[in-house]
Amino acid sequence: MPEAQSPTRKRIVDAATRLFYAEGIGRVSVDAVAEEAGLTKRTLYYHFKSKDDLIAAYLDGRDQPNLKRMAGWFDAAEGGVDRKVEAIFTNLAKAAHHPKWKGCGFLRTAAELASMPGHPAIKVGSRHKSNFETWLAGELSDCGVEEPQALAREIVLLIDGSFSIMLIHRNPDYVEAAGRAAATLVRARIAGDQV
Amino acid sequence: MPEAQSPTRKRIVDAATRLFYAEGIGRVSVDAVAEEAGLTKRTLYYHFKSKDDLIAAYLDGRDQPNLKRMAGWFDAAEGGVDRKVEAIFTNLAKAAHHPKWKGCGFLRTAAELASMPGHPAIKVGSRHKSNFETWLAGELSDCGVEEPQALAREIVLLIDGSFSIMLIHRNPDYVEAAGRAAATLVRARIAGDQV
DNA sequence: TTGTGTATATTCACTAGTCGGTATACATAG
DNA sequence: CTATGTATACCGACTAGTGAATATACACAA
Repeated sequence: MPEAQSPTRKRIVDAATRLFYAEGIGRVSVDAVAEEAGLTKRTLYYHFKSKDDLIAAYLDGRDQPNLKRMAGWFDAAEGGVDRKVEAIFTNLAKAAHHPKWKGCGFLRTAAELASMPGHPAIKVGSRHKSNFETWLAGELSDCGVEEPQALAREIVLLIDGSFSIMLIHRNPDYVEAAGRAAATLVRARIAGDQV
Repeated sequence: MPEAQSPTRKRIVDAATRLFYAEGIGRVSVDAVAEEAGLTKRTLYYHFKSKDDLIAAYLDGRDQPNLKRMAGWFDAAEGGVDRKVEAIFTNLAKAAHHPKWKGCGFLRTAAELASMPGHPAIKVGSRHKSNFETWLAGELSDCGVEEPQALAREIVLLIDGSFSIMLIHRNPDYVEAAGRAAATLVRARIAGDQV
């Protein structure tokens, strides 16, 4: 029974994170993860009962960092709530320029596992996306926006649309366009227009 | 040199389409495609020079059918252009209920190939998504919408966001929400509001 | 202090099977 | 007799996962 907080386990998850995000879960072997972590495959299987479990652990480790990153962008932005929402997209577009950027690990993993809807990693991804949506709705509510839940959901759709389209076109203009659309939707809820 | 219109080739692409869409390109072997097509792997490699080529052919074969399907939904919808746009989403939500529905093959393939941005299949996907965006912009323009290109792009983002989120949450409510957001964006361009 | 038992943690070597791709041969049709 | 298409059989590399042995650390008894 391995410890849940073992430093070895952390090394394995870190190695898996680097490789799975860079190459995709299907293109990375358990052998490759073990080598990247600097230990043998047998040790890896001592800490994780299967590759599927390792994949879930990889995503679980990305939940809070990703959330904090988005929240940081939102908090740091100047101006009204529409500008704060737009800031998420402009920062996303900036991040997408990095050569190591490969989209959203949660969405890519869900795409790879589309034929296994009950996979533990997809449940982790679902929880992460819900966490983000809930956090955003809370922020929007604090800013006095009407129907914050509905608006948060629409913004989430634009963010995840940006992630997906970027993998096809590799053109950050789409992320900027999504940011403008999001700002439009925010203003529609501030003005109290027709929904 | 195999013929481009060979019925054998078509049988192979049809088999690949069924398997690649159902399981994902990485989880389907060339052997499996050959068996599904009812011929040997050697014959498959007579018609396609590599698995990568076969993947590109699979997506290429989906370009026009997918386009026509979306256009059919748009054309058949009653009401103003906002209702026609929303109809794409409501039909999408309906389609997503089918047990064989596994999201957008183009996006899922791009996600699987995120580490190979120049892959021929991604180019095919990029062209398909551009074709759709161009068609939609034309329809919006015909309906007298302002800035049809910008609006088409925003709607594309919501559609692809719906595809992606559905693979995580398996909840069609997100598609309906995207449809309402799209209709809001359309009306903002009809009224001539702030962009 | 020394010896022994036990749980945790790690390694080497291996299995049984799959992967994309190919060498060779054999049809059949122009 | 050449071009097109198909089949059998095979290749070396890689796949997820495992069996058996062992290293390490700490508890407790003599």
